[in-house]
Amino acid sequence: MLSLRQFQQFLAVAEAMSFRRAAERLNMAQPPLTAAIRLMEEELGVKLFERTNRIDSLTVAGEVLREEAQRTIVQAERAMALTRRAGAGEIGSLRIGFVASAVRQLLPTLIAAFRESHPGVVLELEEAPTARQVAALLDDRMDIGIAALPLPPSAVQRITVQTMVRDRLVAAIPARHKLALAPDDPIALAALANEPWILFPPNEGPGLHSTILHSCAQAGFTPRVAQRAVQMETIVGLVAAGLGVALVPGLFGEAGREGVVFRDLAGAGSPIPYEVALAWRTGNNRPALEAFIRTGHRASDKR
Amino acid sequence: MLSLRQFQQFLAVAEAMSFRRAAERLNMAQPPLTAAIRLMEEELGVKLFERTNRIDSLTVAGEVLREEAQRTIVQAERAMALTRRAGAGEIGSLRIGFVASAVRQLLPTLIAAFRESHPGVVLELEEAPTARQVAALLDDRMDIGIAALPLPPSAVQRITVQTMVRDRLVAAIPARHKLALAPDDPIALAALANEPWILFPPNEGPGLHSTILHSCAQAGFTPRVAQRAVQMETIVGLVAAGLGVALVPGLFGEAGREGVVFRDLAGAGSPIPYEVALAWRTGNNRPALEAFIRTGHRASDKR
DNA sequence: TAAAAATACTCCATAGGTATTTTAT
DNA sequence: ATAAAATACCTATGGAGTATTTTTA
Repeated sequence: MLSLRQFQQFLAVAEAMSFRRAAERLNMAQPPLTAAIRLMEEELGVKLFERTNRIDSLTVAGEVLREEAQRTIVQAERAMALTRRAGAGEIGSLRIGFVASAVRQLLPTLIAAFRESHPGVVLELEEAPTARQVAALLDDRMDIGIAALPLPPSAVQRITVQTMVRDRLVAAIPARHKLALAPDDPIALAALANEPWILFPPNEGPGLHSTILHSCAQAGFTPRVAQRAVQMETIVGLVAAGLGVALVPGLFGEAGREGVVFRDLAGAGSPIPYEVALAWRTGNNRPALEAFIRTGHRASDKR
Repeated sequence: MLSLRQFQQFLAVAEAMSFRRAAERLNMAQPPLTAAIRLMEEELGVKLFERTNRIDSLTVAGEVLREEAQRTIVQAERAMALTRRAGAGEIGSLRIGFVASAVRQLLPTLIAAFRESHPGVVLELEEAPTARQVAALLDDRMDIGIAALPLPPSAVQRITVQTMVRDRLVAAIPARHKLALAPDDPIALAALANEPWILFPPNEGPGLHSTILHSCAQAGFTPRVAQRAVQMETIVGLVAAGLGVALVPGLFGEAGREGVVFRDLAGAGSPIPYEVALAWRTGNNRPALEAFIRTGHRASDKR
């Protein structure tokens, strides 16, 4: 098999139509270039140049090789360039999971920043609660999650996290409810003890779920769950409809919502932190993943 | 610059997923092979394999290189083979891609006409769906495609087309299905609304795929895709097996097929055109290509 | 006769080999 | 305990250099 070097040498000679000038361009001496071409002609069993004293012209076979050698070099360079870019995370794909509460602010910010620096990476986005993200990360059906902390203890060893948003939970109360009268004052968690609660099922966010129960216990009660719902939007909607009270991330409260009053928590069991973090399988070193994490770093430094 | 030998060595390792076995296949010892791969990784600045004690898997960059290295080797071998042939009196070559639906009629007609006028040109034929043809045309791995229109908008600027066949899609229905009772009458597209569909993946023929979805929307429904398949033959086979209905080019219907009934489409959203065209990279002026296009012109004038 | 290519040799860089150690299963 | 990859060291092929001759415009 000919070598890429030989292809390049041949192209240089065919270009310059002179061994001497081609050798100059290749930064080598003329005799070994002559020898290299002679070797090519022997290996191919074909004359490439019509020569007299100097090069007269390309043979027909030479014309063909000129075209094909050029393509070969281009393809080899493409192979190297694409491999390097893949290694730098510039091309490829990334499967991203995210909790609903990230959809307004964090997710678009991250996506925009990442697209800017890595336009060649295809992003596959999927909304999923924390528990499903963890499962997907562990069996490599997802590269990175935007999840609510804390993660379930069983996952902590195998998942690495990087906190992006530190928020706290606030009480969501129907606007017509008596507890909604002083919307700007904090409310004691214990004041919600006898209200019907709207809560997500434990398996949808095990860590946060047990954090909430724990805080309520500190405030001296166990919440009475009147209704279960998964999506934050749904939960707030149910609060607006007057079905009960709920705890939601503070960012949700800031957005405001017809029919719902949001009050900060105070007293025993408060504050209840709500953190959203990037999460990935420990040891997963896909280049595009690492680039995304770096983007996350920069984004969280900036704020 | 990497050498072809290194590309081959990498491919052998990626194939065998073992340095030892790859070394055997390459007729060399394992340590120098390990060294050669390490050198590649250094030169590219990229990890190609995830290793433990043995090779664990290809990295993302490794996957990319596997594809591109293969293409590089193929192109290098082509270069040598074509040069040898040219030396032996062959004139030129043409790399032709074609969609499956061209295989019965259009392709043989074109080939025969072209061979008659250009017996010395070596034709390399490869069946490929439209999307792959476009990609191959753009990176000069193919000279001419016989593809299904429309091309994806991203390609329209850089690919020139010349329509050869204007056909329309017909419904393919399992022979035992109740909709197969009146095989000679047209059927409303809307009648297929509740059937399971067999469709090719969007990325295999983006233009035609979106045309189909658009027509279904006009007929007032979104097809429920029960099964994805790429080749037309496969799709018709699945229809024969009763897995669902499909739309196929009318020419396929004329050929007939055990277990399948073909019915023309009528009503809203119909007819759905199916055009097959020659396609080549705009500005590619290889002599053999231009000759082939002229042959195509004559063939389409004649009909 | 003057240029460019070909021939004759010398050298060394590196691809590949052998022997051995390390490591993960 | 075993088998595979990594490390260390050695060898030699062949790609490239220098000096020189041959060739024909």
